[in-house]
Amino acid sequence: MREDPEVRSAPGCGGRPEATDGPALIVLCGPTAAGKSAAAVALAERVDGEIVNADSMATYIGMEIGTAKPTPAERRGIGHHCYDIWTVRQPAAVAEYSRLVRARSGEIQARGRVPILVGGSGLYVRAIVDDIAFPGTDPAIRMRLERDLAESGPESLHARLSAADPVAAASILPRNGRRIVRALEVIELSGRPFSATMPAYDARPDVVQIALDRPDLDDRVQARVDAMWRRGLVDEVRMLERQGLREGPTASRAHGYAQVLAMFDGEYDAAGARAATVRATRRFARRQRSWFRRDPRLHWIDSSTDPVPAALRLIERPATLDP
RNA sequence: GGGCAGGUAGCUCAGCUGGUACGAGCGUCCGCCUGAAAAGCGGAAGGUCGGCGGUUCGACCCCGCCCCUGCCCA
Repeated sequence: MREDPEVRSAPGCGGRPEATDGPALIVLCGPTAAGKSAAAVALAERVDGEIVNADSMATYIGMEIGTAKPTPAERRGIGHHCYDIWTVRQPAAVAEYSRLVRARSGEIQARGRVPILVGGSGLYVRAIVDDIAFPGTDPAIRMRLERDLAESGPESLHARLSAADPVAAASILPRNGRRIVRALEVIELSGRPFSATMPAYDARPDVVQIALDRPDLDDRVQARVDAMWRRGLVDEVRMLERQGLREGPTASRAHGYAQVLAMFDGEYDAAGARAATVRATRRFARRQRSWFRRDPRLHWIDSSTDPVPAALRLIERPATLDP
């Protein structure tokens, strides 16, 4: 579990003596449509920060409208990093993401600025804030296991897992094919049990983690999806389809994109696709909440009103006296 | 005014030729989560089966009246 301190220090404490006593990393997370991106830019302007993406889908080149990726105008000249790192055909990979973000955060810190990690992908945030060593992956093994899964079903693979690694099998439900495959892959790859579990929520004095949420989120989701359609989401999907969106295992499942593709296939009419997108997004927001709620280190701010003042108070808290 | 179809979970609908609603999908709520995480998975709550009366040991399912919705005829 212990990692080499070098790794740990990457996002946390790069080259910032305590002359300024601000945090080495600020996290801005929370459910979708809570207003993270705008707040992040405003915050960056106040604390001399640069923004680092923690949204798994905004990592895709060309997925602009449907991911609500900040436009050049919205970025207001603030540095935005790690946004367009994969093509839609490529699967996303937390481990690679983590390496990239850690490197980029270090650079930002070396420039004397604060990286502000912004996004709603819980695992991605944790991959940066905490030490998580992701075991490797192997496309060939993965493909074979996927085939086995398709042919014999999750229960059968789960039985195999029980034999190879009873502990892992006990913590993975028999019908969760995805996780069973991954466990078997890691075991085969490493020759050791897949004992991976999420790390504890260890204190990070050098990191301030803020979560934004607001009570009218469902309405905002509806409004946001409507706006996306008005701005041309359908055309964006059509264009990405030509670039191989359908072959991308990750990107093709993004909210909005998946539903528009289904519409192209005749499964929905326009209204149906839009309604389905709203449903999927709301459901997602709830899963995000339940993920982030567990982390006791987060400071929650209601973003129905400007969250920046409260955020600044949290960030400047160590400097008790001077305004 | 007459005829037909229908009124069952928040929504859309199954179901029972009378014996405790197996209900399903969607929605809602709660939870899990180590290389696809906007993914993947688990659990829960919700119904006086339109109303009233009748037949019956017993009715959501039979009979009568009424109300509501849609369609058709006038």
